[in-house]
Amino acid sequence: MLTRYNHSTRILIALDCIVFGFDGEELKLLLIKRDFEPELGKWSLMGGFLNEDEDLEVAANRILYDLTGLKDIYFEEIKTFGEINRDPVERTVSVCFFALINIHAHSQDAAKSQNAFWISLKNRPELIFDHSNMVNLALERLRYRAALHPIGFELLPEKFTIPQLQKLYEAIYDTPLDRRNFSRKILSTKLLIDTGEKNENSATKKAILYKLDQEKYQKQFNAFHYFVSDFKV
Amino acid sequence: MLTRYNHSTRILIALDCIVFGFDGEELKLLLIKRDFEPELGKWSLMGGFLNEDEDLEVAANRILYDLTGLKDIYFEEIKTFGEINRDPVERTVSVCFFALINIHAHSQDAAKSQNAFWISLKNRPELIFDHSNMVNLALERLRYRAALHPIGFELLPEKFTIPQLQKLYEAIYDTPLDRRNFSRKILSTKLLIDTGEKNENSATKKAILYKLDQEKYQKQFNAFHYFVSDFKV
DNA sequence: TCAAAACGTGTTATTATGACACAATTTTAA
DNA sequence: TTAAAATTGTGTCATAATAACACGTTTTGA
Repeated sequence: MLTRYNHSTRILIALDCIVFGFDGEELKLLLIKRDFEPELGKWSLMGGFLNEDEDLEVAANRILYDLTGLKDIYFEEIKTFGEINRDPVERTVSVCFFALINIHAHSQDAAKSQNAFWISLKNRPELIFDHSNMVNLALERLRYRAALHPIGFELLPEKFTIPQLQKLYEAIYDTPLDRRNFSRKILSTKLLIDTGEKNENSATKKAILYKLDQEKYQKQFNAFHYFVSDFKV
Repeated sequence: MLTRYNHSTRILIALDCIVFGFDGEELKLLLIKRDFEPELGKWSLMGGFLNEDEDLEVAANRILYDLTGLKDIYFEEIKTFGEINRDPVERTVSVCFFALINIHAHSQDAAKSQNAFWISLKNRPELIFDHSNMVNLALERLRYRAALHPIGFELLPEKFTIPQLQKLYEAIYDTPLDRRNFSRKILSTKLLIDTGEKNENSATKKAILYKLDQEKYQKQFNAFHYFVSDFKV
């Protein structure tokens, strides 16, 4: 009986993660200012290696936890990058995924310990290796998914207003949306529950604070219909 | 300067491929009746290991070529499976993807050399390891993609009729579609070119043979709008 | 030649969408 | 105290997309 495959090539497996956040105005990325080799001093995604005794999914959660101090974060695998020379140090195959978090809920200490900073998506610096390609692909995937599934909520606090949600979608798609049509479409999904409260931070008319109907959210998640209308890709 | 990472765990990387075909009536999978260890005699997906000097994408093409004799096949990565014990022989991380081919265009010799057979998707046998999970995920992804992108054509011969295309979509979604609405929707995409020929195999009224407008297909591919209406997921 | 099967096209009611207008709320400055 | 400015909530209307449905045509073979 075999105990090992007769194949010579065992390869390092990395995980790289694109963490999206939303500050109310624009999309942001949680990026690492590297204080370690290789490429010390440059910007990169948060990443890590897959350990011998660790499931791939567990590793993804570990890496996200080390970066944010959060558990049960929403994330999706995007693609596995496996070009021979993508990492100049040594051949490394990287499983890439994106995560969505509430920008105000994560641990400052965790971010500090990784030397991580929120950087505007639009003004992001060059990243090491193929990490810029990963970010581009992640944004594409986020747009694709958010058009059909209500994942945008993952980027917002528990209570939010419809105008805030609209600003988020405008940031994701980098395009203005009609306020009235957007509101109608969102409310027609019946995913929002009126909390009875209003946004006291507003300097003008205070908008209604909603929360997500978690039960419906789970149920409807895979029943994809255009979640955002009034928008052409 | 580093020449290698200081991390101990290098792991075998496999690729596993779900090959879909369509025989005019139902979806089929090209599966391997294993005449090699491990799990000799059982059914599995076609797979292989990633070589040291090989890009991941090149490896996927190699594996598909060995199985079908075809190059430039349509395929999409689905997910990377990385549970510790998914392969009982040795820890193996598997990059999983699905491919769509014209069931009549592939090499019989290539299939024979791999001991591969077309098996009805609906009546598929149990597969080794986590391969059944892979197939389930592939079908889900195929449905997701085919609802928004005209990838169904990849499963048909160069010239095909609208009723044939409809049968394909009915097979993918396992649901009947209205003939008149389907035809209207498909023709409204302007992706089909009337070849002037008719399907001579028919025992009744001969349907018009169309071919795909390749240029428009490439252009419109990422402009996702519901390609199949009259259908709820 | 006529019945049966499958194909092509058309109609209509309903719903969804995009474009647009107006009234209500809240703060601030006159 | 009040008016202006900013923002929010809701409504209307014309057009497009969709689902449900009907009819005539082509082809084979009994």
